[in-house]
Amino acid sequence: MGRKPMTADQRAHMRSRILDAARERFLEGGLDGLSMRGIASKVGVSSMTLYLYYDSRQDIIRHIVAEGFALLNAALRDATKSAPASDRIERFGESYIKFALDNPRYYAAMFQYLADSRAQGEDIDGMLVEPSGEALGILKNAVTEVSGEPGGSDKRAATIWCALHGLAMLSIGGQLEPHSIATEDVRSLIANAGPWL
Amino acid sequence: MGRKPMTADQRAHMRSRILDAARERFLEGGLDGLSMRGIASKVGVSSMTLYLYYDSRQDIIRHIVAEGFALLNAALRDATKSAPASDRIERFGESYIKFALDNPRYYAAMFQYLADSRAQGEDIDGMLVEPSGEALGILKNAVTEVSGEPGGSDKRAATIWCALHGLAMLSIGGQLEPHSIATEDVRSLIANAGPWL
DNA sequence: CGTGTAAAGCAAACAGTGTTAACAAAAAGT
DNA sequence: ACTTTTTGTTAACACTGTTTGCTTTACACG
Repeated sequence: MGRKPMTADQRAHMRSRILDAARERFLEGGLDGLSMRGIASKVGVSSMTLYLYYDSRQDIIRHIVAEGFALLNAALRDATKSAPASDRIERFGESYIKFALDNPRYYAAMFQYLADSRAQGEDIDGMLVEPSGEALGILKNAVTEVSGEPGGSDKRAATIWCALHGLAMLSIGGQLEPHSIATEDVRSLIANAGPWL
Repeated sequence: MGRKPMTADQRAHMRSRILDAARERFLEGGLDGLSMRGIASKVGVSSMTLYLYYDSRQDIIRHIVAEGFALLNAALRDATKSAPASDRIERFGESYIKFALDNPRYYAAMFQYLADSRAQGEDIDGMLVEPSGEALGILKNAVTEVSGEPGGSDKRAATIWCALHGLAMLSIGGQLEPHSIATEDVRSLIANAGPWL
């Protein structure tokens, strides 16, 4: 007895409509400009309806962040899979920087979310633990393939990641000289990054 | 005619009392936990009184960020001034990472403020343009002294800064393996960082 | 064919935010 | 004593995320 719940498809459709609206607002105004009432008005429903499909604003942000990691990982996989092993690290670096510069809002939100979660004592989000580790995994594989022995790969991969992340963040923040980053710059970075972890 | 304004000292004293309270709340809860009413209650005054001494919440945050840059710059100057030229870059790197790990709230807020300002179209804050550039200036000097010719120093300094910033941010965010960063790790980073900008 | 029941959606309200506007108190000069 | 200017406050506005309670809808069963 009682009203039949929506089908899984109906529910999934509404969830994606909400996430689409949220993404749109997010890409325009960043996380700060992402309000429940703003999302709801774009979907054309009441703000409380959002809570029937997502737990909270933080939950919506989590899905956007996960989407960002998925996009980054897809780009990295695509850039490295069809390349000779010797070029794979450089392709990774170029693709990584390109994603950060093409999607600054995504990139900033992804790492700000992880940092904030950690700052508030929560351990890393279960939904994100795998996506956030995949990029580094791809890099580790590339490093292992080119260096041969799998021993010191982790340290070298972490080193390269640090340099790429710093370059990405400082570029997004406008702290670096406004010379656009060229392909060979990233190549030189990869060539000179040494393991230290 | 009319009531005499406060002396400059009285006014400066109240401003520093407010900034002290703001810093205390900031170090406990980060920028998110920094509210005007919270600051006011810690000072023992109405929240509107804060607006007699600071333009807005953003203005208070700006002063805290400037304070963070001042602390970082002081640490970097202190670490490099009394060192032989050959060690100056490494001392810089160690001191930079130590500051970021000892003051994660400060470090994160400093660069988040710069990135957010830029994301909202405002050019860089006049009050911060000098402090935020000083650290890089110190590094450039150190690089110039050790390399001799002042030509390629800027590129190498920018490279080192990227690597240090990435290491700092990923460490703060908990994305790196929980091995604490050792002195020789930073040393190795410096030794291997090549110019690419 | 009603009728009870459970789900979907929403308006109102709550507690919080930064900030504006209007007002009270206090201290100086005429 | 009165006026004027500065300091501080209280009340209010326009937001925010979220909780509570209500209304509507649609199914299932007697």
